[in-house]
Amino acid sequence: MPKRGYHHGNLKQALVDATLKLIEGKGPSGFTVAEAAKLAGVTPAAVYRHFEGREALIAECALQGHRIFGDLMEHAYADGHPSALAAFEATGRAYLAFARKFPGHYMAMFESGVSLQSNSQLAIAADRSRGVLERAAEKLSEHIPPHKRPPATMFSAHIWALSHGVVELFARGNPGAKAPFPPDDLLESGIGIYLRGLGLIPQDK
Amino acid sequence: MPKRGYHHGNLKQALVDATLKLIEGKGPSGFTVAEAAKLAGVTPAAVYRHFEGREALIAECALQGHRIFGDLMEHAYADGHPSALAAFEATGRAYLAFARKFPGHYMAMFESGVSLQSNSQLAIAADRSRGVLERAAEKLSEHIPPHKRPPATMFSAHIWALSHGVVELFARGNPGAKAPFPPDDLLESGIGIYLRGLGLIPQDK
DNA sequence: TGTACATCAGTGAACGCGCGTTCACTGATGTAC
DNA sequence: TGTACATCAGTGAACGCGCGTTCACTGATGTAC
Repeated sequence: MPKRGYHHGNLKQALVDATLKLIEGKGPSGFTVAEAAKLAGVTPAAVYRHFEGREALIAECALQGHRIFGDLMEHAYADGHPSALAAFEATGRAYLAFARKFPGHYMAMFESGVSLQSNSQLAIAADRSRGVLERAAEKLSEHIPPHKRPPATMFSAHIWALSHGVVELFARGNPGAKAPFPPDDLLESGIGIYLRGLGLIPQDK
Repeated sequence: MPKRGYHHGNLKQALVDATLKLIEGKGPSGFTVAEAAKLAGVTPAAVYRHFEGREALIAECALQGHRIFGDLMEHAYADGHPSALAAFEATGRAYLAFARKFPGHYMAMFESGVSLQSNSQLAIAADRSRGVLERAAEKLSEHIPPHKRPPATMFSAHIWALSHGVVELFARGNPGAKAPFPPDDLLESGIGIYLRGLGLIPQDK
C-alpha cells in the first residue's frame, strides 16, 4: 500500500484513475468532474485542490499515458535487438497492446482534443512518444536500399496511421464496424504486408 | 433556388447543413441543438418539428454522409475500369477526398458514436459503404495468386484502417500530431507500399 | 375570384436538470515548544 | 510526553449557466366551396 498521506492518501492519483476509468467507458467528452470525484469517494469540490479544472484533469491522464506509452515503446524496441525487423514488429505489437491495456490513456492522448500548446510538459511527453516510433522506423529503414528508401518519418507515419486506424475502427466496442478479424491479427498482418512492400521481408515466406 | 415550401422553405435540410458545419468545427459532441437552430435562422423549438431530438439530427447527418460516401466510392471504383488496380487506387483517393470535402459528414459517421442498432436506415447505408470497399478489395484480390491471397475483408480492413488513421492523425487541424507530409501523399504512398507487399505492383518500378 | 376555414411550421417563454466551479467552513494531521 | 497552535485536504451548500426539451400559441400558407 502506498503511503497514505493526509486524509485520503493519494487523492490526486485516485482522481486520475477514476477519470481514466470513466473516459474508457464514455469517452473524453462523456465524463464529468462530479462522477470522477464520486468514483474516488470524494466531493466534487475536492478535485479543485489538485487540479485547475476539468481540462487539467484530462491533461494529466494524457501526460501519464504518454509516459507509459513512451516507456513501453522504448522497451519493445529494445534498441533494435535481436534484429531491427523483429524489434520493429514488437514495437507495432506494443502499440496495440498499449491501446488495449490502457484505453482510457489512449483516448485521453489521441481523442480528447487537449491542447499541447497550453501544457508544455504534455507537449514534451507527446514529442517523446513520436520520437520513439520515428527512431525505430529510422533504424529499420537502414536495411532498405537507399535509392528506394522512404523518409523514416513517412514510414513511421504509415505504421502509426495503420495502428491508430485499427484501434479506432476495430479494437473498440465500436458500433457499426464489427471487427471482421481480431485487431491483433489485423495489425500484424497489415504491418507484415507493408514491410514486404518495402522489401524488408522476403516476398515469399 | 430550391422551391420554398411553407415558411422557411427546406428547414429540415437547413438544420442538417448547420449541424454539419458545427460538427466540422467542434466535433459531434461539441455542437448544440440551439446553435444549429440559430445558424439555420430559427428558434430551437423548431428543430423538434423535424427531428425527434439531438441524436436524430446527428443520425441524419451520418445517413446523408453514408449515402454520399457510398456513391463516391462506387463511382471511383467504376466497376474496376480501366484496371482493377487503378480502380482500387482511385477508391483509396476517393476515401480521403470524401473525408476532406465532407469533414462534418465523416465525423458524424465515424466519430459521433450514433448507434446503428436504433436506426435501421442508417445501418443499411453503413453496410453499403462497407460493401463497396469490400467489393473493390475482392475484385482486386483476384489478381493475387490464390495461395498467397488474404481474405478480401482483411484486405479492405487494412486499407480502411490506414485511410482512417491518416484522416484522424494527419488530415485534421489535430494539435500534437503535425502532419509530416500532405495526407494525400501519405495515404497514396502507404497504399502503394502495401499493394507492393501483396505483389499487386511490381517490386521495382 | 373571393371568402371561410383547416392545417401546421415556427414562436416565445418556460421547465427541470446537471454541469463546472466557488467559498466559507471544519476537523484531522503535522509541528513547535 | 503533553499541550497549543498552524496547516490545509476535503466538506456541504450554493452559484450561474446553458443545455435539451415541452407547450400553448399564432399567423402564414393551402384548400374547399
